[in-house]
Amino acid sequence: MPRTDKRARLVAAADTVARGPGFTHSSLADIAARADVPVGNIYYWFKTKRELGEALVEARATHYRALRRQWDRTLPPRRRVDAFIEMVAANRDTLAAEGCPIGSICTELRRHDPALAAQAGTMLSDFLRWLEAQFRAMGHGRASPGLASHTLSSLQGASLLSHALDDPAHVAREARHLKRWLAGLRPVN
Amino acid sequence: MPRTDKRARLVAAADTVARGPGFTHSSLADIAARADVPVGNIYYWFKTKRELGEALVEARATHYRALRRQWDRTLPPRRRVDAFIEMVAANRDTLAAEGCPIGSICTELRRHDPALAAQAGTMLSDFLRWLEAQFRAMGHGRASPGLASHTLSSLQGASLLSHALDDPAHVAREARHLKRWLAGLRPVN
DNA sequence: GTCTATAGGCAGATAGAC
DNA sequence: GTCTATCTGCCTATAGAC
Repeated sequence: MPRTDKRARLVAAADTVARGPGFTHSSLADIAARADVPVGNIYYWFKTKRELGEALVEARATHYRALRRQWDRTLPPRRRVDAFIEMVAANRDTLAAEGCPIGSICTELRRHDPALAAQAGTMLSDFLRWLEAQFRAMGHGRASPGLASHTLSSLQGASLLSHALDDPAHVAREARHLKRWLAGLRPVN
Repeated sequence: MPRTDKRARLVAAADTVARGPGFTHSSLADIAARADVPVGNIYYWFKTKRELGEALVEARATHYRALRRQWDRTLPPRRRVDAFIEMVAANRDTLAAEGCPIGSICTELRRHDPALAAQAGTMLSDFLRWLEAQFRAMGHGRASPGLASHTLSSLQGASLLSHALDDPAHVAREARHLKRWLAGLRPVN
């Protein structure tokens, strides 16, 4: 176990630049400066820039796992999906300014480092599986994968539109649309 | 007017690399090699790499304008929206492999060159305005902007999921979902 | 564990012959 | 108009003192 918090500061700085210019587009000098760590010292904690990227993706994945676990502990299935949609809606200004921290990094890494992109992709597939479980618990049976995919697609697409056009309205509108759609859904059983 | 097709070959090569590793991540050497043009000669046709990027965005925008115009000439409003959705569905394998040529470049440029990203953003807002016009023609009145935003969000989100997870099924599923939704829509008048 | 200095490579861009 | 050669600067990564 490290006695300093430098590793954590580096990961946090990598997370910050990934929300701004992007991880791939940022230099280790940028990240080191933001973490207040000399550039060369990064290599004591991470063998390569790629390893720092892995730590960043892992940190984000852990964050979202914790979020879902909290919803699972405190809310019934239907309200869990609502909570997810409401979180996205509440973040609309940040989403417009920086894009979705999940979708953006997946898109960014996909072309540059497929293996790391696959790791980042688990953030999406974890959310898909979790949404599917909620829809199953709500009684939607085999329709659940489609409902989960639609929910996540809409929110990812709205984030992309809001980010690209610098207009939070798309996220707000799509969240409203999705909640109305959810309210009107009839379970099969 | 240039007497050679080198400019066009350079733009085409830029378009190709933008679908692969991304425009920003590709070097002028890559693009020049692909266009079979010596690197230094790029600067006779374009003052900077950025100017080549502008030409690439303009070429794509022109392509999609021509597509919409053809649909406008040959189909009634309802079928135009169908044609758009069907085009996306038909391209699902390419979308999974390369991502959406519109959404990806907007996301890529947003952080790196906001001014150029705004230019790329017109590809999205042009599609939004066009979809809105079709919904208005179908009698949806003031609901039209929301319907247009939902249609484009869903497809962009599905493309993102398919690309990130390397699985065309998300685009296929979302296109089906969207066509069923469209068929069930009741115009206000 | 921490830091400085620097190697080695590649990027975008330019100069100037033809 | 075309092409080669090259400049300058930044990037990742390493060597090695402390």
